[in-house]
Amino acid sequence: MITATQFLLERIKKHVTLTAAEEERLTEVCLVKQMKKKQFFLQEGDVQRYLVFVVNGCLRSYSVDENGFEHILQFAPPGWWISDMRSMLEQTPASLNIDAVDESEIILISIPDLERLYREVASLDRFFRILSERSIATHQHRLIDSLSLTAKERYTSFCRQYPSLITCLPQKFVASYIGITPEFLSKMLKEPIKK
Amino acid sequence: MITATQFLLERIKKHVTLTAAEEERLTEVCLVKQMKKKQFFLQEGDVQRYLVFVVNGCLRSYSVDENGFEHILQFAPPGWWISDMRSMLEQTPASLNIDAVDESEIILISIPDLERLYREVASLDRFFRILSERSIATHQHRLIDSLSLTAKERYTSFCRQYPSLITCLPQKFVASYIGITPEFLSKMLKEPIKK
DNA sequence: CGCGACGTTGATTTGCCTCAACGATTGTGG
DNA sequence: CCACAATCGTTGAGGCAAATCAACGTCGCG
Repeated sequence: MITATQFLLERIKKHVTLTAAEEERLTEVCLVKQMKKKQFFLQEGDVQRYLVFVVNGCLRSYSVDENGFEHILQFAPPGWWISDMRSMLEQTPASLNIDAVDESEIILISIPDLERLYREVASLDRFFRILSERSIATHQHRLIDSLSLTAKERYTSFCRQYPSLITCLPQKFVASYIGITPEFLSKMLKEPIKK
Repeated sequence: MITATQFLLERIKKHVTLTAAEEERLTEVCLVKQMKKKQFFLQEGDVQRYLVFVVNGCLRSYSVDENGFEHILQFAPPGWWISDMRSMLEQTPASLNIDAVDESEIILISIPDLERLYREVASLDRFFRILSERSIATHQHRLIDSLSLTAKERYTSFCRQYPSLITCLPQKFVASYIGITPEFLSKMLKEPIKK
């Protein structure tokens, strides 16, 4: 049984090395928080004042369009980070919402703490560089998918990329993520399997 | 009249500080290259062995689907970086193509040089962290746009974000970037201006 | 000049959406 | 523990945004 913060440290130490003192500094600024299903972490218009790491459960980020429809940008299962990056970097009102898909446990690091940490622990610059670069690679592929694939292909691609998520997400969340209506996804799934 | 490398250094020093020795190290590994219009920097299947910074002109990255249609992921005017991030990070065959939209001047840094630099110049971890985080913010908004906006709205959004590009790009490139056919963009632009 | 790339226009098709109705499941308060 | 409401997935009829396909004019360039 490991603690939330230990889980976070393990994740970081997969990519960079930390001294005991650095681990200590990091641990000090971590806030562990329990989230109930559907509980908001961030609402459109708020400023994102904390960086979020998911320990257990699952969060999602999404925007709501002028007609009230949700469009899911990201799911964050355990080990993932999630944010409205623009709001976090510029400390401006968010255009995204972030809430818990399931009961979840998360770690928060406040932005001022994070900035202090960057000064004290150089490895963190490196860690978040690596993390961000990987995130860009993921975003690039998602964008290419959305430009070049049909709805059915995007569904297949989603299942391939996130096999563990399909089982635990309501179907309408998947529809929202791949950019179609729940009705259309339902119809797609009824169809005979074609090569 | 400043050199290509000076332009790059200026860009970096907007976000981090560099010692004279560090500037020198960086300058040493920079390769300046001229690109003719339509010349490839990277083709699908190749491995991206250099990081690219655009000094003059404009590059683009795009994928080609099974029907031979191009889907443009990014334009890179002066001051921008461009890459197939997955290919660059994992040194695996690229799924994207990168070529010059116009005659261009670019700076290359080989991946082994870059990794050496990260060890020698800690500020570069920080610089590319900041750069990558901003890139994520941009990608997030692009994705939200593609999920929630109509073709017309995506066009408007593109014009707002890249006013300088609309004038110098062929219309079909813009269509490809926003995810519609050239024919449909042409029809959209003929329409009477509506509220 | 003549060829190829680009933008335009029209006719037709289609992938996906909209709206509405309905059953099954969940969860919630009495 | 049941009753009711809310949420979710399903199904069908009809509609629309955008794609497809084809033809044509224009321009820049070798």
